[in-house]
Amino acid sequence: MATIYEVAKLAGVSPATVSRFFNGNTVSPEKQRAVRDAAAKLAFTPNKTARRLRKQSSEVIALLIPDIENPFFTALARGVEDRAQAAGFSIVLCNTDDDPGKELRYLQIAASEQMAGVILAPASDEADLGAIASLGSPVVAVDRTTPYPVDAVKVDNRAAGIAATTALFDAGHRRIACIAGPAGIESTEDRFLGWRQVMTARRAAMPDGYLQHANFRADGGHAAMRRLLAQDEPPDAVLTTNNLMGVGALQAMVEAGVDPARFGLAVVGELPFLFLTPPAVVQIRLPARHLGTTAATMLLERIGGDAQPPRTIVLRAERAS
Amino acid sequence: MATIYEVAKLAGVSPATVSRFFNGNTVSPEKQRAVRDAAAKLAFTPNKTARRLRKQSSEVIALLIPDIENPFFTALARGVEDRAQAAGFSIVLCNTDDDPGKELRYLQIAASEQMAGVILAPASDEADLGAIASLGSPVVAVDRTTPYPVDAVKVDNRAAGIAATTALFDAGHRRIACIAGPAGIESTEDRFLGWRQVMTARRAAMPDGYLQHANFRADGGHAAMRRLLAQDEPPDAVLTTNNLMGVGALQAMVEAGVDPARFGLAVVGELPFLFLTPPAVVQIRLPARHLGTTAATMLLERIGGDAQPPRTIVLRAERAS
DNA sequence: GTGAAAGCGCTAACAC
DNA sequence: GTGTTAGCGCTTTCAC
Repeated sequence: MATIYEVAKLAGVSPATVSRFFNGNTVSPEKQRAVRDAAAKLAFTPNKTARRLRKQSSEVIALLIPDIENPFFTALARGVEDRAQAAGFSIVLCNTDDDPGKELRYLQIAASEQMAGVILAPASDEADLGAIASLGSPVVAVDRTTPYPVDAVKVDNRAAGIAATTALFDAGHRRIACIAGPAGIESTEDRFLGWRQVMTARRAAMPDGYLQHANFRADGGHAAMRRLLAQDEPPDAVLTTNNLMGVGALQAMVEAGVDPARFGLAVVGELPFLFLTPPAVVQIRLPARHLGTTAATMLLERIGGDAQPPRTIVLRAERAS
Repeated sequence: MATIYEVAKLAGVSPATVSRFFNGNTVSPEKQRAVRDAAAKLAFTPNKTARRLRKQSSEVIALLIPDIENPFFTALARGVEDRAQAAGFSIVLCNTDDDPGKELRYLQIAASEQMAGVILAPASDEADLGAIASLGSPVVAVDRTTPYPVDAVKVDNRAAGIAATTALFDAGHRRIACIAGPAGIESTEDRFLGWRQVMTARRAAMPDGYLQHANFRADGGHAAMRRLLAQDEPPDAVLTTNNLMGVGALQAMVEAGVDPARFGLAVVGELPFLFLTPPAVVQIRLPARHLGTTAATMLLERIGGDAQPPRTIVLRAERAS
């Protein structure tokens, strides 16, 4: 790896001029040519590590998501990537597994690597965003908000829960159960609250067993659905507060010989790759990619020096089917 | 961000001692305590950028995959991550979109960021792996091999293609079409060759139209399937050389009112999340995660100094259903 | 076992 | 417009 000094010597200029050239600063045309030629001859690439050490910042954004195998988050990541790429930033994807420990470690890495900023779908409220924010690195929370005063982009989750539940009511169902995510995670908690709100307003029965907590993945939804079907008075419809739990629930229904067209199923999110989804399944489409582009845009503004008070942007979900 | 000097001053030792402490070198017990206390008081985290500049290497591995939204590659990424994490390495995920330009850019970034190594699912043969390899960064190709002499991990793709095609024959089909990926991509090309080998051996008819090239995603498989069904003498079964094209093909079949249980479908890979998959669909399971762990293991060995000639490891696929 | 000091490759005053 | 120079924070000889 050639250095700026070797290029300078070959071009007959000072290292500073080489640096200026590569940073787009004013350099006389002749020297420009000399530097360009010398750099090409030596296959010179500026050393980002040195530059970062010197400038105390980089053009890399860390994106922390809880599950890289969930299409919702990969779509979100695509959104972030598109936007960041266009602005000349690279993104580093970190998989937190919804584990506060992993999340914390990645946050520390982001700080000690002088990343330009962090976009985080928080695994918990424990993440000490204050620490990294006070270091000067902007942070944007996405999908879920945090107690810290940082920018956030989220979906109107309660409205999504309401829309999903209402659709089941409109289809004639009354004994509607809810498979919710782990307690304490804002996004799905709000969707669950939407369910409860509709159920209460319509004076529908909500036996204890009709609320099932499950992990966020298909196996969680599957197990929860089995528990529901095994009850003395099983529900006649179910709402899952995320996509993957919906996949699991549907699988459990099919296994149990329950017809998805008669037994109601509503999902907040989209059943991934499920082109065979019975048309009766209600899906509330979440703007995953848009969440990502919006978060990236906000972060880039902050990186650019924007210092207004933290904002929270709320995107709307829409009925997909 | 506190520095090593501040810690040293507070602890009453030299910066070198602080450095030694954090690198696990021998430091007397008293000084150990002094340093630990001082570091804690100042919330000191070693600056990785400075360390990297000095050591000319880092504990970060770049993983370049063509499509972050394809479950095959995310599973592979999980495998890499698990293995790398256990060894104390972080991984940086880069989405090449099967675009040689993007791939090249990421490769350059990996070099100029002094990453410890690169695991790459090559988008094309154009990637100049020689350049980065000659820089001393080890490279492992995964899923697809390259013309460069680097380590590689792949699947026995031809065997997978043979197994899939044979299964369709055994189910009684004879007019078997093939939806292959873009020409020039080794992995799916070999699967296609497996198909042709079986078809030839069994003296089955292979009209030109029975080989369809498509992009790697569901929309590609969907369009190809429509073309097949529109033919004068349509096939009675089809093989897709990857998972997502299988999803698209299945969708097209359902839309056209073709019963997947009668019309044969075989997929090299797994139909993601498709619990409703008709049992008649043949799936050849690919060891995606294992591909990742194996690649990571090889890379870590290289990083550790292993200098044996490049190896290629071939993993077996297995019939899943 | 410990400290002093050089230097990794770059950028940004500062002087000209 | 251009060169000189100091230093970003760390690791690592080299003495002691």
